[in-house]
Amino acid sequence: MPPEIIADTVTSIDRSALHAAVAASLKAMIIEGALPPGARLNERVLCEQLDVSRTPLREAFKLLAGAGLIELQQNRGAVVARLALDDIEATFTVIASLEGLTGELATQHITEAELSEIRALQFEMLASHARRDLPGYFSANMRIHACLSTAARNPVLSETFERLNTRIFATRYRSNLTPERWDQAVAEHADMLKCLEVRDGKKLRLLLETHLHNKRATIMAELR
Amino acid sequence: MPPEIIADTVTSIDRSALHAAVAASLKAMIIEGALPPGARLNERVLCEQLDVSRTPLREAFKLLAGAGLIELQQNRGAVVARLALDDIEATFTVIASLEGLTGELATQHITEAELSEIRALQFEMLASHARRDLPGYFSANMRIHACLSTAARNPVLSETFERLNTRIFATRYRSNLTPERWDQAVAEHADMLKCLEVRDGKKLRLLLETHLHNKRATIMAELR
DNA sequence: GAAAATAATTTTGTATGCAATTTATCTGAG
DNA sequence: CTCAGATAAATTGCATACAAAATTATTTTC
Repeated sequence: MPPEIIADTVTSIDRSALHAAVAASLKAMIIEGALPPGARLNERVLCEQLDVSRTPLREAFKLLAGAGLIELQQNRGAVVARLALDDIEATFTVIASLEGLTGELATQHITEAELSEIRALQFEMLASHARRDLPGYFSANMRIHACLSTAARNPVLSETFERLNTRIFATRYRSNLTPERWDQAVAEHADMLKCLEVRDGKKLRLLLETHLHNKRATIMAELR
Repeated sequence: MPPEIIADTVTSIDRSALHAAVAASLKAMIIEGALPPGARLNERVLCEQLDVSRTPLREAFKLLAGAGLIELQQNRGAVVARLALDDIEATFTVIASLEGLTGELATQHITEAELSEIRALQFEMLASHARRDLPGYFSANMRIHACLSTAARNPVLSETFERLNTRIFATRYRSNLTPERWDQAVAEHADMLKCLEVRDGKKLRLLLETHLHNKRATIMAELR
């Protein structure tokens, strides 16, 4: 096997769908903060880094622009989307509503198996909380949402949520929590699970909306 | 002036932002039904029709794919997004929630001037209803939503709504209405305006959600 | 020395060519 | 006649080349 093949499998990316692979790479870089908001995306530099020509790179730019992750500027290239504080607040407002809807729909369609999985994740979350393990807590949180999203049986809702959540990912899952706010959030989660168990959709929706509004207030306070 | 210049100005499109112009053209064609759901987008054919090379056309494809209007298939080109009945129903469910949120937020921020404009549009709508002018009715309807959307002061919400509404545009605004359902819809609009005037956000949200759920039921019945 | 004008460089945007994959057509065995 | 396999055509994907615009560097002028 020639060396360049080995190198290629290491740097990965399937050469038969470069634009998609490049888009995925860029998305990861943006989410992880390697490409911070406002960063200019120089084609030549990124071409060298990712080892692709400009054509698939530019196509990837368009994919990300359509998804709202970057902004295209006429004859001036692309920059990572830069969210103003107001935009972040507005995004949380919409996400709160979508989460509420997700919860309400989930109570209507969730199976016992799915409910059990959420119970398990809830315990994982409690464990992370007890250990003051914030990343673990957020991870369990996200997986609980994923379960709810599946149980809601509405792919459009899931997709819409995903789109908005991606944009504020760094803000949402890299924020700090005061011990009080964290305790409160965990308590809110316990209430939510109860609502799910008794299939009280309206109340779960309200709880989730309130939960997210609290999260929004916490984050906005931190950012200001 | 050589003839080809004349022809170029007629078919228009600013040569300095071809990918965006092409994306706009394709979007219009999709919304207007010239490119129906499921239609394959042949690059060579579209290049000739739009008089551009493949590079900006393919970049436009990616923009539309990111927006969810078309689907890209590995080595098999692109097709206009094909919504299954379930997807349409799911989309209406999300739109209902977003409309509800829009109404609730609008009651909090709307100015007297904006309220007056909505009153005027409401009368336009009544006029179209009296004349049995369905396109006029839908047009007034859309403009009322646009006003509400502005009044809600949440660009992320507006954008999210726009994105989903574009996808089901043809379905939503080319549906028939029974006289009874039409009368009912007009009555519902009267109630909504009242809620706006007295700034009853919770009730407006409920009304809008119910209104859209009725619309969903009407359309799904028609499609089945 | 600072501001304006001009030139050089860089960067972006589009067109075209080639390779790879898919699709359509043809051929022959059963 | 049908269908599997082979071959040809068409289509897609990527790389490169050229053109236009923007940015930077340099020179000129006051």
